[in-house]
Amino acid sequence: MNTETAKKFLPEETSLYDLAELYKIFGDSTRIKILYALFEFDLSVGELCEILNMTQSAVSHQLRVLKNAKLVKYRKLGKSVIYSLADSHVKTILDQGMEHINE
Amino acid sequence: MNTETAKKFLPEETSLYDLAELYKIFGDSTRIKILYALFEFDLSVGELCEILNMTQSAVSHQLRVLKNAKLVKYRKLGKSVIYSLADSHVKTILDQGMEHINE
DNA sequence: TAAACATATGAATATTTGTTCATATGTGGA
DNA sequence: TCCACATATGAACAAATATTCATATGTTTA
Repeated sequence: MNTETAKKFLPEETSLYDLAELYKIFGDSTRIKILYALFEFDLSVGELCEILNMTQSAVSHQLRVLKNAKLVKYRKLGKSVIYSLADSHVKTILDQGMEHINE
Repeated sequence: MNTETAKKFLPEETSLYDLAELYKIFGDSTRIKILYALFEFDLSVGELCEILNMTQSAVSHQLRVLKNAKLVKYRKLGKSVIYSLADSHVKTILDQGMEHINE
Protein backbone atom coordinates (compact mmCIF):
# COMPACT_ATOMS: atom_id res chain seq x y z
CA MET A 1 0.00 0.00 0.00
CA ASN A 2 1.26 3.44 -0.95
CA THR A 3 0.76 5.49 2.16
CA GLU A 4 0.96 8.78 0.28
CA THR A 5 -2.15 7.76 -1.59
CA ALA A 6 -3.93 6.85 1.63
CA LYS A 7 -3.18 10.26 3.12
CA LYS A 8 -5.18 11.90 0.36
CA PHE A 9 -8.31 10.18 1.59
CA LEU A 10 -8.15 11.68 5.04
CA PRO A 11 -10.39 14.69 5.72
CA GLU A 12 -8.79 18.04 6.50
CA GLU A 13 -6.87 18.21 9.74
CA THR A 14 -9.26 20.85 11.11
CA SER A 15 -12.33 18.77 10.26
CA LEU A 16 -10.87 15.78 12.04
CA TYR A 17 -10.09 17.91 15.02
CA ASP A 18 -13.55 19.48 15.13
CA LEU A 19 -15.16 16.09 14.80
CA ALA A 20 -13.16 14.78 17.74
CA GLU A 21 -14.20 17.83 19.75
CA LEU A 22 -17.84 17.15 19.00
CA TYR A 23 -17.61 13.55 20.14
CA LYS A 24 -15.68 14.56 23.22
CA ILE A 25 -18.76 16.44 24.31
CA PHE A 26 -20.92 13.36 23.95
CA GLY A 27 -18.30 11.34 25.78
CA ASP A 28 -19.60 12.10 29.25
CA SER A 29 -22.67 10.48 30.74
CA THR A 30 -23.71 13.59 32.64
CA ARG A 31 -23.92 15.58 29.43
CA ILE A 32 -25.68 12.74 27.66
CA LYS A 33 -28.27 12.63 30.43
CA ILE A 34 -28.83 16.35 30.14
CA LEU A 35 -29.37 16.02 26.40
CA TYR A 36 -31.77 13.11 26.77
CA ALA A 37 -33.77 15.02 29.35
CA LEU A 38 -33.95 18.00 27.02
CA PHE A 39 -35.20 15.80 24.19
CA GLU A 40 -38.48 15.60 26.08
CA PHE A 41 -38.82 18.85 27.99
CA ASP A 42 -37.34 22.28 28.26
CA LEU A 43 -35.93 22.38 31.78
CA SER A 44 -34.50 24.79 34.31
CA VAL A 45 -31.13 24.23 35.91
CA GLY A 46 -32.80 23.30 39.18
CA GLU A 47 -35.00 20.73 37.51
CA LEU A 48 -32.02 19.21 35.76
CA CYS A 49 -30.28 18.92 39.13
CA GLU A 50 -33.21 16.97 40.52
CA ILE A 51 -33.50 14.73 37.49
CA LEU A 52 -29.80 13.95 37.42
CA ASN A 53 -29.45 13.97 41.19
CA MET A 54 -26.40 16.17 40.96
CA THR A 55 -25.23 19.43 42.51
CA GLN A 56 -26.22 22.70 40.94
CA SER A 57 -22.62 23.59 40.30
CA ALA A 58 -21.78 20.39 38.45
CA VAL A 59 -24.85 20.72 36.27
CA SER A 60 -24.16 24.36 35.55
CA HIS A 61 -20.59 23.62 34.52
CA GLN A 62 -21.74 20.96 32.10
CA LEU A 63 -24.46 23.19 30.72
CA ARG A 64 -21.79 25.68 29.88
CA VAL A 65 -19.91 23.05 27.89
CA LEU A 66 -23.07 22.19 25.97
CA LYS A 67 -23.85 25.86 25.46
CA ASN A 68 -20.37 26.61 24.12
CA ALA A 69 -20.77 23.77 21.67
CA LYS A 70 -24.09 25.24 20.62
CA LEU A 71 -25.91 22.03 21.46
CA VAL A 72 -28.25 23.75 23.88
CA LYS A 73 -29.70 27.22 24.17
CA TYR A 74 -31.41 29.02 27.04
CA ARG A 75 -33.93 31.62 27.91
CA LYS A 76 -34.57 33.41 31.20
CA LEU A 77 -37.88 32.95 32.96
CA GLY A 78 -38.25 34.82 36.21
CA LYS A 79 -35.45 33.73 38.49
CA SER A 80 -34.83 30.62 36.46
CA VAL A 81 -32.93 29.83 33.31
CA ILE A 82 -34.63 27.37 31.01
CA TYR A 83 -32.46 25.24 28.80
CA SER A 84 -33.54 23.59 25.59
CA LEU A 85 -32.00 21.81 22.63
CA ALA A 86 -30.40 24.07 20.08
CA ASP A 87 -30.34 21.52 17.33
CA SER A 88 -32.62 18.61 16.52
CA HIS A 89 -29.69 17.01 14.72
CA VAL A 90 -28.28 16.03 18.10
CA LYS A 91 -31.02 13.52 18.71
CA THR A 92 -30.27 11.83 15.41
CA ILE A 93 -26.62 11.50 16.36
CA LEU A 94 -27.31 10.04 19.79
CA ASP A 95 -29.95 7.68 18.43
CA GLN A 96 -27.42 6.41 15.93
CA GLY A 97 -24.93 5.75 18.70
CA MET A 98 -27.57 4.07 20.81
CA GLU A 99 -28.42 1.84 17.89
CA HIS A 100 -24.78 0.85 17.64
CA ILE A 101 -24.42 -0.24 21.26
CA ASN A 102 -27.66 -2.20 21.11
CA GLU A 103 -26.42 -4.44 18.33
CA MET B 1 -42.44 20.36 35.42
CA ASN B 2 -42.61 17.16 37.46
CA THR B 3 -39.07 15.90 37.54
CA GLU B 4 -40.12 12.38 38.51
CA THR B 5 -41.93 12.14 35.21
CA ALA B 6 -38.89 13.38 33.32
CA LYS B 7 -36.68 10.72 34.92
CA LYS B 8 -38.82 8.03 33.33
CA PHE B 9 -37.80 9.23 29.89
CA LEU B 10 -34.11 8.73 30.49
CA PRO B 11 -32.55 5.54 29.08
CA GLU B 12 -31.11 2.99 31.49
CA GLU B 13 -28.08 4.10 33.45
CA THR B 14 -25.93 1.42 31.81
CA SER B 15 -27.03 2.43 28.31
CA LEU B 16 -26.14 6.01 28.99
CA TYR B 17 -22.79 4.96 30.34
CA ASP B 18 -22.04 2.70 27.38
CA LEU B 19 -23.06 5.41 24.98
CA ALA B 20 -20.68 7.85 26.62
CA GLU B 21 -17.92 5.24 26.42
CA LEU B 22 -18.53 4.84 22.70
CA TYR B 23 -18.33 8.55 22.05
CA LYS B 24 -15.25 8.84 24.21
CA ILE B 25 -13.52 6.60 21.70
CA PHE B 26 -14.44 8.89 18.83
CA GLY B 27 -13.34 11.86 20.89
CA ASP B 28 -9.70 11.70 19.88
CA SER B 29 -8.40 12.85 16.52
CA THR B 30 -5.75 10.15 16.32
CA ARG B 31 -8.37 7.43 16.58
CA ILE B 32 -10.62 9.24 14.12
CA LYS B 33 -7.75 9.40 11.65
CA ILE B 34 -7.12 5.70 12.03
CA LEU B 35 -10.77 4.95 11.38
CA TYR B 36 -10.91 7.21 8.31
CA ALA B 37 -7.80 5.56 6.89
CA LEU B 38 -9.34 2.14 7.44
CA PHE B 39 -12.51 3.22 5.64
CA GLU B 40 -10.45 3.09 2.45
CA PHE B 41 -7.82 0.42 2.97
CA ASP B 42 -6.88 -2.40 5.26
CA LEU B 43 -3.54 -1.27 6.71
CA SER B 44 -0.65 -2.57 8.73
CA VAL B 45 0.49 -0.83 11.90
CA GLY B 46 3.57 0.45 10.11
CA GLU B 47 1.54 1.92 7.29
CA LEU B 48 -0.75 3.63 9.78
CA CYS B 49 2.32 5.14 11.44
CA GLU B 50 3.42 6.62 8.13
CA ILE B 51 -0.01 7.90 7.23
CA LEU B 52 -0.55 9.52 10.63
CA ASN B 53 3.08 10.50 11.03
CA MET B 54 3.13 9.11 14.55
CA THR B 55 5.29 6.71 16.49
CA GLN B 56 4.63 3.00 16.35
CA SER B 57 3.93 2.88 20.06
CA ALA B 58 1.34 5.63 20.02
CA VAL B 59 -0.47 4.05 17.10
CA SER B 60 -0.36 0.63 18.67
CA HIS B 61 -1.82 1.92 21.92
CA GLN B 62 -4.70 3.56 20.07
CA LEU B 63 -5.31 0.47 17.99
CA ARG B 64 -5.74 -1.44 21.19
CA VAL B 65 -8.43 0.99 22.31
CA LEU B 66 -10.24 0.58 19.00
CA LYS B 67 -9.83 -3.19 19.17
CA ASN B 68 -11.21 -3.38 22.71
CA ALA B 69 -14.22 -1.41 21.56
CA LYS B 70 -14.63 -3.86 18.69
CA LEU B 71 -14.42 -1.06 16.15
CA VAL B 72 -11.49 -2.66 14.34
CA LYS B 73 -10.30 -6.20 13.83
CA TYR B 74 -6.96 -7.58 12.67
CA ARG B 75 -5.29 -10.45 10.90
CA LYS B 76 -1.66 -11.47 10.78
CA LEU B 77 0.20 -11.40 7.48
CA GLY B 78 3.83 -12.46 7.66
CA LYS B 79 5.54 -10.21 10.15
CA SER B 80 2.81 -7.61 9.92
CA VAL B 81 -0.57 -7.18 11.51
CA ILE B 82 -3.23 -5.85 9.20
CA TYR B 83 -6.05 -3.86 10.74
CA SER B 84 -9.45 -3.37 9.22
CA LEU B 85 -12.85 -2.04 10.20
CA ALA B 86 -14.93 -4.41 12.30
CA ASP B 87 -18.19 -2.68 11.65
CA SER B 88 -19.47 -0.69 8.70
CA HIS B 89 -21.80 1.08 11.09
CA VAL B 90 -18.88 3.16 12.27
CA LYS B 91 -18.68 5.03 9.00
CA THR B 92 -22.33 5.97 9.27
CA ILE B 93 -21.77 7.38 12.72
CA LEU B 94 -18.74 9.45 11.75
CA ASP B 95 -20.41 10.70 8.58
CA GLN B 96 -23.32 11.87 10.68
CA GLY B 97 -20.99 13.76 12.98
CA MET B 98 -19.15 15.24 10.03
CA GLU B 99 -22.45 16.42 8.61
CA HIS B 100 -23.21 18.16 11.88
CA ILE B 101 -19.98 20.13 12.02
CA ASN B 102 -20.36 21.19 8.39
CA GLU B 103 -23.67 22.92 9.00
C1' DT C 1 -34.27 48.36 49.45
C1' DA C 2 -33.24 44.13 51.72
C1' DA C 3 -33.62 39.37 51.74
C1' DA C 4 -34.30 35.10 49.40
C1' DC C 5 -33.63 32.53 45.55
C1' DA C 6 -31.59 30.63 41.08
C1' DT C 7 -27.70 30.35 38.50
C1' DA C 8 -22.82 31.16 37.18
C1' DT C 9 -18.02 31.10 38.03
C1' DG C 10 -13.22 30.38 39.77
C1' DA C 11 -9.91 27.73 42.21
C1' DA C 12 -8.57 23.36 43.91
C1' DT C 13 -8.43 18.49 43.59
C1' DA C 14 -8.70 13.89 41.80
C1' DT C 15 -9.05 11.12 37.94
C1' DT C 16 -8.60 9.96 33.29
C1' DT C 17 -6.13 9.81 29.19
C1' DG C 18 -2.52 10.33 25.24
C1' DT C 19 2.17 10.08 24.23
C1' DT C 20 6.93 8.75 25.01
C1' DC C 21 10.57 5.72 26.24
C1' DA C 22 12.32 1.40 27.06
C1' DT C 23 11.72 -3.18 26.37
C1' DA C 24 9.27 -7.58 25.61
C1' DT C 25 7.17 -10.78 22.32
C1' DG C 26 6.77 -13.15 18.22
C1' DT C 27 7.63 -14.21 13.29
C1' DG C 28 10.20 -14.93 8.96
C1' DG C 29 14.55 -15.21 6.46
C1' DA C 30 19.51 -16.22 6.13
C1' DT D 1 19.31 -21.32 15.07
C1' DC D 2 20.24 -16.55 15.10
C1' DC D 3 19.17 -12.13 13.61
C1' DA D 4 16.33 -8.51 11.85
C1' DC D 5 11.97 -6.77 11.72
C1' DA D 6 7.05 -5.68 13.16
C1' DT D 7 4.16 -5.13 16.82
C1' DA D 8 2.68 -5.05 21.71
C1' DT D 9 3.12 -3.65 26.36
C1' DG D 10 4.24 -1.40 30.83
C1' DA D 11 5.74 2.49 33.41
C1' DA D 12 6.25 7.38 33.66
C1' DC D 13 4.83 11.85 32.63
C1' DA D 14 2.04 15.66 31.07
C1' DA D 15 -2.19 17.47 29.80
C1' DA D 16 -7.12 17.52 29.91
C1' DT D 17 -11.34 17.13 32.42
C1' DA D 18 -15.30 16.38 36.00
C1' DT D 19 -16.71 17.44 40.42
C1' DT D 20 -16.64 20.00 44.74
C1' DC D 21 -16.48 24.01 47.54
C1' DA D 22 -16.87 28.69 48.21
C1' DT D 23 -18.59 32.69 46.52
C1' DA D 24 -20.17 36.06 43.03
C1' DT D 25 -23.95 37.75 40.11
C1' DG D 26 -28.41 38.90 39.09
C1' DT D 27 -33.49 38.79 39.65
C1' DT D 28 -37.80 38.70 42.18
C1' DT D 29 -40.70 39.77 45.93
C1' DA D 30 -41.82 41.17 50.56
